[in-house]
Amino acid sequence: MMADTANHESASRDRIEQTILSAAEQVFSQHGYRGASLQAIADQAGLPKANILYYMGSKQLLYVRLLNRMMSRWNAVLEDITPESDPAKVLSDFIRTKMMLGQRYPEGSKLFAAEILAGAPFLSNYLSGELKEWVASRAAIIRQWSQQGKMDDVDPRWLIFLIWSATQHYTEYSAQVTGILGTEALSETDLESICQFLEHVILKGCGISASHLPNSPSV
Amino acid sequence: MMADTANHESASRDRIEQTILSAAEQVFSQHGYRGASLQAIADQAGLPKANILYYMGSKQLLYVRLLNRMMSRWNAVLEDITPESDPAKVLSDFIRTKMMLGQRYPEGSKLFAAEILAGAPFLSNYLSGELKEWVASRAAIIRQWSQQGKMDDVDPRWLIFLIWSATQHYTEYSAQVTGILGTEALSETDLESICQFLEHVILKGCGISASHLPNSPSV
DNA sequence: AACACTATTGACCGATCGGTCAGAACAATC
DNA sequence: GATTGTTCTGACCGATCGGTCAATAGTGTT
Repeated sequence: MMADTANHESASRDRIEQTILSAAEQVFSQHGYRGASLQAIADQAGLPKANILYYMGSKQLLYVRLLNRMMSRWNAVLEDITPESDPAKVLSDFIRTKMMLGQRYPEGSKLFAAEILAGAPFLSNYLSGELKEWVASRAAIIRQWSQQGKMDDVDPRWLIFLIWSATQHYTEYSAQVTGILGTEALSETDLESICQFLEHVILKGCGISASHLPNSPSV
Repeated sequence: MMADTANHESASRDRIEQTILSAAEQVFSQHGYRGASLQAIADQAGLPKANILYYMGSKQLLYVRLLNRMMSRWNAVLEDITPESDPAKVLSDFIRTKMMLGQRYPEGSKLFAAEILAGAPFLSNYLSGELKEWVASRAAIIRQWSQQGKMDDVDPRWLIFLIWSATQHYTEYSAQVTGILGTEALSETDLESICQFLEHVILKGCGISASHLPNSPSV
């Protein structure tokens, strides 16, 4: 045994697991749970199939582990939002954070999308539990903003869905977007252009005047 | 043989084919091309597996036939749009038409989404050909609207993607939406509410003054 | 060197995959 | 009723599926 007494994970084991998770994320995100095969994941990871099962136990365990990993990345989004917050800043941050997450973890985002398309067999509890509460609490705050006259009286749930869909589109439909634009991938310039477009349309569309505050180094 | 001389399709044959196509659309839309099995399609259709292949030839032929059928339904969208058109009316129609298509053909929409997620192996030609031209021509007209001062100077491509994503979200992520809302399915009231929200935000966000024309009794 | 434990993997399992095929069942024409 | 062509389907094929296992190789401790 190696000296890693506190944790049961050795450095080498951890490295291999990351290799497998990364390979599995690619395959699952393209073909969904059923469409992905352990052999394809093994090939992608450059390991024999039996080795995948040795480290991950089963196809299902590997899959839910990927889902959990992806969802933990979203926890920070819209975390500190209060009725006193500036809607312009919060929504603008929301848009940029979501867009960044999609660009940073494209396979994870697609994995999530495929899971939802399949009817969310592994995530139904999460959707109708944690995430539902998350949306409800944020919606309540946004509703207060409307009552305070900070923005138009729009349904906050539709607003949240709008931002989700608009930002996710560019990662999950990347094949469509790049096919139509005729480029291999979105450039940094494109991404910034898209962010500004979304900020412009959504903020203005919700009747939120652009924040005049000196955009202090937020965060 | 029946009397259907002009066409090689008998009424009975056509009925069975529709049954199969409908069953296949459900299975493919949930699990993607690889994840769907002919046995599952056969069970869904209530027919023996060999019968599916008798009518459809192969899994791949069945799949591309479904893709083509779905895409033909989109042909009417934004068909007659000119530089003289009223942006408010055109975009409003666009939103409602897209939303209606998603509601009318939810499985077909999900099928398309799964195909894109997989990297569009069967649709890359369509995306970088037909659809690319479609977007380019519409974008050119929208750009003219901006130059005429009818609306803000936004990138028309991002606008088109925004409307696509926002409307498709409610069909392709229906599992997420209903899970969060806590309902079984979206009601007519919800749908109308969403349409109005999208019209409000997108038109206003693009600086399009609401059409004062007598809003003829659509719907 | 002996021992204990982990890591690795080829071989194999029953089940299911997409697809073929021969022949039964059916229908229409003469 | 015999003939012809279409429809239908159980049985079967090789390949691949997720998963098991025993044998082997490697590593750390004593």
